[in-house]
Amino acid sequence: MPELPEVETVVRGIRPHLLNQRIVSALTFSDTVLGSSTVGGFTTLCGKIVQSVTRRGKYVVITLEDIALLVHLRMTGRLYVTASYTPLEADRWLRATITLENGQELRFSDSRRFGRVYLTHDVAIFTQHLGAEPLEESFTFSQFEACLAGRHRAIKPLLLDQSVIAGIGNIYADESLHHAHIHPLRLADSLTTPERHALYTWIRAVLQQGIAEEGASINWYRKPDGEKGNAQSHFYAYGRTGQPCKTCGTPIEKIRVAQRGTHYCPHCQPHA
DNA sequence: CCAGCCCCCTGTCGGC
DNA sequence: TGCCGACAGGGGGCTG
Repeated sequence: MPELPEVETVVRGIRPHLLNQRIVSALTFSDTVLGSSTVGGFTTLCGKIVQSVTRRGKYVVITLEDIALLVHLRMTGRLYVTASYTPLEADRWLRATITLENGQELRFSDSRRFGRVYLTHDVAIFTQHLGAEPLEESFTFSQFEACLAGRHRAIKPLLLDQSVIAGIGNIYADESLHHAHIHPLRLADSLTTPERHALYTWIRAVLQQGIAEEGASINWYRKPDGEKGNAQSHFYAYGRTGQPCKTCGTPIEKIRVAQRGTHYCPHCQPHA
């Protein structure tokens, strides 16, 4: 559920609380929360100062002096900052906590336990399996075309493949395909130039609007301040099964594509 | 290379 | 009302 816009909103929300702060304590409350490629123990973070808080794909990247903490929220993960005197029992899904010198704490909560925290000495190597950042200036139309070229594969699973483009999940894949009028099962290498251009434009547009609306709160996602995002109020396809297409009135249909619920308009997105 | 399936895990919801 | 199965979907792993 947390995709690029949600993760970006989390990063912007926690960044001002963390920058230049020294970590005085770091604890995990579950032996599965630490990712497998993690180096050293979580307490390695103690004494280090936060230098930057950024995002790469769906990862939150917190860089310290000689180590970085990466967090993947997966489905139900949440990151928020609270006073360290807030009882740990106040959060029944608390998985990890990092105490700062100023008495604030960064807490990681995750009801479904899919989320992970990772420590690495080299963020570039850790994230080398990730594809392009779709909102970067360097992600040009020709680079997008290169992502599709020769890929004899349905377009939606390709958009969900983090090694091709990093940050798109089920929601924004359905939304961008709907706006671009492309059926989710169309083969990537069969898209016409106008279709490729529309998809490129709409991927960036729906992600940017998602950030502007501070993410989509379908069920679990909350901003670090606990409030809901508003991106869901602008959806044309995702979660609108049976409701009229906002463009043509045809009921939105739901199918399964690559084991994912997939929403589309059979009139606006014909399967050529 | 790619599709399909399983697994991880738990809260929520619809049907009976 | 209460129980049960289906569903939600990001990512890794495996098979064919």
